[in-house]
Amino acid sequence: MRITNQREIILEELRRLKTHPTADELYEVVKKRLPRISIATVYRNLERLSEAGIIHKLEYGGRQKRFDGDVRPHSHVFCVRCGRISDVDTVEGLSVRAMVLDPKGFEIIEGSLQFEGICPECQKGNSLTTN
Amino acid sequence: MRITNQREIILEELRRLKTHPTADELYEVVKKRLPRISIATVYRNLERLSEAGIIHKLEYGGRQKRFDGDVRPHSHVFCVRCGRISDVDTVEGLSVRAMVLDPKGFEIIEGSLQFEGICPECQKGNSLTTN
DNA sequence: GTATTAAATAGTAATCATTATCAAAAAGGA
DNA sequence: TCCTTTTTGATAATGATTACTATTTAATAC
Ligand SMILES: [Mn+2]
Ligand SMILES: [Mn+2]
Ligand SMILES: [Zn+2]
Ligand SMILES: [Zn+2]
Repeated sequence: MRITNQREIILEELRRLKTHPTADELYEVVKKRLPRISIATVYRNLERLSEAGIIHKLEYGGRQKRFDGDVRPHSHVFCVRCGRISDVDTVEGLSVRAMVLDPKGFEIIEGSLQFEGICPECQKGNSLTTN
Repeated sequence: MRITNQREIILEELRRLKTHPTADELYEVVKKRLPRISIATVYRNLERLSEAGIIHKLEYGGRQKRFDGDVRPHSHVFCVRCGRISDVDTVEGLSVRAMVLDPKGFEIIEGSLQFEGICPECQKGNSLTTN
């Protein structure tokens, strides 16, 4: 995978943000540094980078995908009101894989804890988007 | 919520299927009993029923939503190749909620274990759909 | 049983996030 | 510099879901 200016800045900005942005949220941020970049380039690179395991694609909540520049194993909580995602600190050293009794023939690649809740913003009643 | 014929049969067929069908998969099944039903009715009722907590909406994998007539707490594994979802048996009596150290201000509604893997069909190389 | 009215349906159009396409530009050698 | 491959920007196409609306149905009152 070539190192293009666009790719580098997309990755840099994603890693800087701790918000798990959607493609278009990240596009708005990247556009400040690369005003001529195309939204398609953002989508394309997020896809390429996640295939390569350099970033993570988060597919909770059914509408827009979100992205995470932090690929270390960790858990997320998803806001059912607005779709925001936050990291959640969980007890150390738990093996989710080891909790499986019967994988029903699936070859399990990975396991994680997942949470749903209401984010601080939405608790205040600022449910701007409906996911 | 009124009990209409369509609503009743949609729920009945969803509960019968153990496959966590998509809206259109369920539509094909329901159509055998109600040949004049509209796909919009299936979508509408799946939405209503899941809002009411009578069924569960599963939003893994970023593409089509899947639905589960079994609302008892249990874990799922999602096939990264084809999108199929299966129940997974996990160790009894684990409180996922209790594993949270810092919810980062979120009011947590529920937690679950989630797995990704390759389903038996896709292991045989029959990856019909690409999720 | 018939009338009333609120809710649900069928059929279809609209939405919108994402993916595909393709000519032009850039990267990375030879 | 020249050549080949990859990437980009712009835009069209896709596809799952949601919105719309005239018509029908369910539930209730009479
Ligand atoms: Mn994260
Ligand atoms: Mn299930
Ligand atoms: Zn929120
Ligand atoms: Zn599969």
